[in-house]
Amino acid sequence: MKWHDLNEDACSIARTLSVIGDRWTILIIKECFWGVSSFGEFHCRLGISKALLSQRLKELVAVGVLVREDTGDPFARNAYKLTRMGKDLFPVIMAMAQWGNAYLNPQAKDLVRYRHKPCGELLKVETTCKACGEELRARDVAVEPGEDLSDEQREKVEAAIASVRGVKPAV
Amino acid sequence: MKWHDLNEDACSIARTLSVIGDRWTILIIKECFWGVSSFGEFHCRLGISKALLSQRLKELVAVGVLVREDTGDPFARNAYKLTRMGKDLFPVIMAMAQWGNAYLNPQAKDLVRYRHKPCGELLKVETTCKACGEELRARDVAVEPGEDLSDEQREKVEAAIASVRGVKPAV
DNA sequence: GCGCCGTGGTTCAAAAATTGAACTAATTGT
DNA sequence: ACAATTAGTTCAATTTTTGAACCACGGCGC
Repeated sequence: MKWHDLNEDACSIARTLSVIGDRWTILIIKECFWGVSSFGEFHCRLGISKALLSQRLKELVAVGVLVREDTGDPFARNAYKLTRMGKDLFPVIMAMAQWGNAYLNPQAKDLVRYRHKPCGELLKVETTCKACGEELRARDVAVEPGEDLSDEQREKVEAAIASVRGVKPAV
Repeated sequence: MKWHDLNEDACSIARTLSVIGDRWTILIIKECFWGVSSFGEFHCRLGISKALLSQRLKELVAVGVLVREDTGDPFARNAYKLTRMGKDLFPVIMAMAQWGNAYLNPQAKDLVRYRHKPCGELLKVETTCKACGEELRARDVAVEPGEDLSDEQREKVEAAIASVRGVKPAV
């Protein structure tokens, strides 16, 4: 399968990964959240090659996650800024941060901590259902086809949902 | 930079990506959540090459996201199942699903929908601060060094947090 | 026992992605 | 004019990924 075919996949997770699913993109976007915006800063903070950084920034601008602004400043000529679309990736990134701190913390203590400024507490991220407010658990979520699908679409989606061999929920 | 150096990065997001940051891993884990567990099913549902699938599954087992169980069933000999560590990636995955449905939906209608079974509503994922319950926004989160760091660690973390040129919050 | 089929891989050459160093372009300060 | 700085581009070398072919093992019919 070619990678960019994923953006036509029935699964919105696969479509998301067609945009942010490579090894560097999330790291670039993370730096944007901490305020980095210039080509040189991305390059030296991440250690990504310039060729690939250039390509990734172009892709992110093309898809609408970033915009490139020409500042007057000669020491930071261009600024790549998050759009609304880009900012809405924050939950994805903080969910990753939470998981990394919980499971990949070799020192058993946080090197970096996140503080929630409005309440002043160290941040613990919780993912909930907006309708009922309950914490989200995998076993509580059912996947179903959307409405008004063409026969072809519905077939594709059904195939994506139900596994061949009568799969049972994993969780 | 070598990719797996990221697992020693000060940033927990980078460490997370050292485990799940390649093009296929999240897709494999997503299939696990929908109940897929056998090598053959992963292979045909994702279209990933067998060589890489084999390698990824091994890595995920090694790091503790999956366990490999030997079932008796001759038609699905091995079962790769999510551990607690793996199940805790659910918020990451659903945050991606939410974003993909919001921004990468070419038909302007959902092909796949998620329903929250306890309340019966279509799922809208919300990411909140566990302490105060407020919805999480990037501008409300401050990054700071952890406690009891060695000088070396603190230096590394400070460097990771503050950009050289007096960066201002992006959001 | 012996061959056949299915699952779950491994191997390996070809193709694609990524790196890293060198080079270019534009702009500013001296 | 010239050096310095940002923001790239180019291209050969390296690494990763693919895809097809092949192998190993267990169960089943015979």
